[in-house]
Amino acid sequence: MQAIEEILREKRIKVTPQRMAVYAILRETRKHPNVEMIYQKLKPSYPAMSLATVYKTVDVLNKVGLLQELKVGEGGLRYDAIIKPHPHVYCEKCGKVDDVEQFSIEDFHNDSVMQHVQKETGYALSSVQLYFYGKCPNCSD
Amino acid sequence: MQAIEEILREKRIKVTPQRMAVYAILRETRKHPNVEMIYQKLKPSYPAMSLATVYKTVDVLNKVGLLQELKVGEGGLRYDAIIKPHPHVYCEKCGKVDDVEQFSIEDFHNDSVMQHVQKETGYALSSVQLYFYGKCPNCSD
DNA sequence: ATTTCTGCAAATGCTTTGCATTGCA
DNA sequence: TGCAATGCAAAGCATTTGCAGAAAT
Repeated sequence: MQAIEEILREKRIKVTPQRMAVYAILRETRKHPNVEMIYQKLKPSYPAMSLATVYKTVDVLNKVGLLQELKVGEGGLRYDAIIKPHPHVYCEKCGKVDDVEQFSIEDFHNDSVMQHVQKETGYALSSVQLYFYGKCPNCSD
Repeated sequence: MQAIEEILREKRIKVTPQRMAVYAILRETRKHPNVEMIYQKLKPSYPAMSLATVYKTVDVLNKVGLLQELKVGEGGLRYDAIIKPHPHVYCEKCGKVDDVEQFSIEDFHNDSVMQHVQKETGYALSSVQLYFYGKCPNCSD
């Protein structure tokens, strides 16, 4: 796997401590944080970092393909450094977002379903997102 | 099928012209409009209707189960009066949202997948959303 | 007659923007 | 050194809220 620095340099995007820090956080967690959560986690080690920079950074990393945006839950987009397509579950009570690992969305991303949908709709498809909604174990009483 | 009036009355929610109008628009279209689009479509016949009322109305109708919210695209949530679970395609260029009718998300909503995910994650699941992203026929050149 | 809803305007809150300064390359 | 990125504060917008008047039950 290619190092993040190389990927950025290839695209003529500067490697900064802030960008590395945001990416590092997303690599370490499975919590799918939103911008605010990333910002809070960054604060202790980067007291000067601004929220605007986090917004700009996730945007850059997303466009470069180093992470994916999840349109799930309240409180803005959630971010995931695992870019391989996979389903997510959202807890409607506590707001937690978890991965669904067992069955891969590759089952959709593959020929059968994608081509099927592509043929039906006429769309040139590029990606899929599968979201499950419910209550997590802690919130189900 | 139960009339919308009955459903609202059952829940002690008042039947108003505004609510009927918003619901009627969503029944007539397959465009999955957002609040602003609904508002614009309503304006000619209801010049006094306020945007805030549209926001409140879709919220009520959604909670009562008369429509579903789609978290797709820019420009806020999109609304669909067809509440049977089915996948959607989003055009990343023009913002259009279409239904995917051929294969039903029922394929997921059914025992096999839902129970599978439920067992894996421990979540008590209530719904699913499947979104495809790409370019619509008009935007694919 | 009550109670809820509507419409307006103000308030909120998330996200973006502009720009001077800083810091990669 | 030159160009891009950061940080701050201000601006922008979509959404929500509060409340007086209107409408539904």
